Amino acid sequence: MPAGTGPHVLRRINVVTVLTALREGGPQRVADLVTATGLSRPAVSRAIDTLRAEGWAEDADQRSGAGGEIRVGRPAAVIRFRSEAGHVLGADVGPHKILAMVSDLAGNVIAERREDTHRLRGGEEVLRALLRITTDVLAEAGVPAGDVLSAAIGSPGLVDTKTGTVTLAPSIPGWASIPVAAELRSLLACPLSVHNDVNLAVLAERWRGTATEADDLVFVQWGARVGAGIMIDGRLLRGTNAAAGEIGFLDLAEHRGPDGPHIVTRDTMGPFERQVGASAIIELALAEAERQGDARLRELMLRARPHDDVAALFDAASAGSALAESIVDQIAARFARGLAAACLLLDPELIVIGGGVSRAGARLLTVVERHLRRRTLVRPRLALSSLGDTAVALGATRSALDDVERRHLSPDALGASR
Amino acid sequence: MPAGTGPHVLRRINVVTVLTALREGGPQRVADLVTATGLSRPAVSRAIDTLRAEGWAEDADQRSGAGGEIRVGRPAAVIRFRSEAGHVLGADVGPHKILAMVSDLAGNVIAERREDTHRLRGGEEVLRALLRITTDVLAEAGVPAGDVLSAAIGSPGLVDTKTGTVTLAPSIPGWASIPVAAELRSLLACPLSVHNDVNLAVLAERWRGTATEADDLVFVQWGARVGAGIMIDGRLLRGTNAAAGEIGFLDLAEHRGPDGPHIVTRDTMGPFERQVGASAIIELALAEAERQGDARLRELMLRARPHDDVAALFDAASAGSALAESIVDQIAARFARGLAAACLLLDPELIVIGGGVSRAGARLLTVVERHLRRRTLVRPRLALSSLGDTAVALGATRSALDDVERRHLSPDALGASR
DNA sequence: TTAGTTACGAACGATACGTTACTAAATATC
DNA sequence: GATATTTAGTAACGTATCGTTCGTAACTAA
Repeated sequence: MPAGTGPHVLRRINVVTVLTALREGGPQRVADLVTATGLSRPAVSRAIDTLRAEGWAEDADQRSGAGGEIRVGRPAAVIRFRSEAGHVLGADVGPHKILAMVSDLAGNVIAERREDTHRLRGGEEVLRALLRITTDVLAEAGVPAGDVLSAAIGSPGLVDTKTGTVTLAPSIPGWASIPVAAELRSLLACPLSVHNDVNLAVLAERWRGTATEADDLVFVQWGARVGAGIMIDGRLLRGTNAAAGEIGFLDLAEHRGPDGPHIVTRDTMGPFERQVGASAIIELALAEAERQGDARLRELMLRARPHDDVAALFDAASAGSALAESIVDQIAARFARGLAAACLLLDPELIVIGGGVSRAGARLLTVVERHLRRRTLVRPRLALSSLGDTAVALGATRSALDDVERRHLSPDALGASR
Repeated sequence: MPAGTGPHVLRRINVVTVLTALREGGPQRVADLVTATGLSRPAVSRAIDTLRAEGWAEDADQRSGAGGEIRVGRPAAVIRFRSEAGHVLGADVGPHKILAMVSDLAGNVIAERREDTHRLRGGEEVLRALLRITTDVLAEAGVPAGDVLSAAIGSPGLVDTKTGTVTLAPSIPGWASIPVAAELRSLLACPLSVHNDVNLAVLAERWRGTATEADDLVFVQWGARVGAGIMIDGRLLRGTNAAAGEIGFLDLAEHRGPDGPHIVTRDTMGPFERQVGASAIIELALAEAERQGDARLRELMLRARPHDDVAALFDAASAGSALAESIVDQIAARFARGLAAACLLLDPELIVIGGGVSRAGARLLTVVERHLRRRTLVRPRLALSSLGDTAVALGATRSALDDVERRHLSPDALGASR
């Protein structure tokens, strides 16, 4: 087996070129692939032979192709990427639910399973639930475990991507330090990676969300806690210690404890989260309602408090409560200060806001934008996440697909056997 | 000329492989290149022939090679990258000086010229000085203008990289909106780009400074104004509007004007700069000296004020003045808050501090680090810039070299003629 | 049934690589 | 001065790839 660079390398390059064109252009004729790749027809033909032999391509049904035009002459065979040649697993282990999905290589979700985690006690139970759901979703999809080419898991907290364990996850008691990757390897023989949930969400936003085409992108998770996923040049920014995007720990207001400034630690919530997180919003609204003697808003907020359900406040603002509106304005102003830091440092094209608070809707966006404008030199677009609570699982799927592309559909891998 | 992928592409790839090995490994024998590239000897020979014909390589003097061992048998011919095959120009148009340098393709600085800009009045004069210095430094290097393959200019302020004009440069009166690139094109027929000075400094730090090997890197310019250059994965983060790293506009203390929060604009200094910039340091020291009745420090600061020369304060602190020391501590605490924002968002491996204030030395670094520690989740290394005021020009050189590598020394370009 | 159109595949020449073997060159050692 | 040693260069051969060209297959329409 020659190690150097010979004609076979050329072959691989061209095979991948054809495969890429096939995957991006959908089912198409040989002639289409010829123009798409710039290769000659025999070269494309040979490449297709290879792809067929390795199971990546096959002839599609004649009529399914992009025909429809003048049907004269010998009908062209339509070649199709066999997206069912392999599958990936993407899962989201969150504070409220576990969501796992199986997708094919084109990213079509074949099956998904979801389970509330409220009554689960301890990380061991969460892990067992994850294993069970994984088995179930694979069965539902009809995919044997051996056909899974890659898997990715999203989890809140800090994640050691190398070992595949969660280092710290305050929102899921007992979840940290469980060897998730190792445990799942008993089910799946494929490569498996664990990632921070917000980082996966930003992948999903760019893949299937509001952010298609944006290369410089910040996704802000705004819920009980606040975190950001950052994408630069279409690549995820993880940071040296996998701790990039920890916007929740920004200290914008010079909080002071009894002895000097507040010390930031991982075990507690950060200063910024305490200012704009869901519970901070409720508490502010409650305090203001009491101060202003607004019994109705006070009642609403008391009812919302157990679940930190901020929707009630935004509904009140929409319904015309001037007090609620002013509270929303205050919150937006605080939030904008944190966003401004990200804008000044990163100058992103787009900021997508997700998480529980973002469900307040476009109204909140407008107010935040107004405050942001006076704090930054540039004006990035703002948008709400459109993916809901599937963002993390979708991002995990995308991450697994990326892994498959690197390992199976790249020049280094393809045709290496022959 | 076939557009597709054929054996000739293979050829180019291998020629570039050999060239890269030659450039990275220094002058070496053919046998060394064979092991370095994994190609066969005939293939390497052919590639060298091509490189020789195109002027990129030649035989070196026998003894200059990495010999020194047993000198038995036919002495090996040593092949050398002809770093003199082309040159690049890097220039820094700063508030105090213009510095231009000519380097060969290996990055060796052949000649440099520097000129104070204090007595220059208006952007037109600065431009004329730049053109003159450019001509001079080329003459001194003995490089005809036609041999310059690429040029890059660094300027403070905001730069439109596409058109090559400076949009805003408060520190050089009249400099903005002068079409620098267009004017220089009358001297140089090569591609020419204009960049923000701090962005170039971060390139230089990674190339020749303290930051070699660090892929995630922040360079903070701490002088009269404050800005940052950000490198992620070894690539410069410019931002969608070329406005990334504007750390000087961070508003950490909730400054309030008469009607609401301060509005950030490009024409003025940013909130963070006003807190920790050189003049803020002097003013703080002066106020404290008066408040505490320290006549000596007051005198020192009054003398330092015209040029915002902060060295005097740090000297006093080193000399044992408790008051000066406490002022340094206050400044470091403020500065650490801004750094913390960058750390939380980016999680860099290393932060390099440059600019006038950084000349205070390692002492300042230690204090900043102490304050930073309690504000971040991770602890990046801190370092002082070792490049002094040549950083921007060196970075411009590096940027021009990158351009040459892309345009002349890549598979797309090399051997395209034959 | 025939003509026209389109797609596919085989044959050919050009070019590249790797392997192998041989020659040429330059120096040290005897 | 002859020999051994080490390296570079070159030529021949086999293999593999590409692009070009041309013949054949398949299908529609008259």
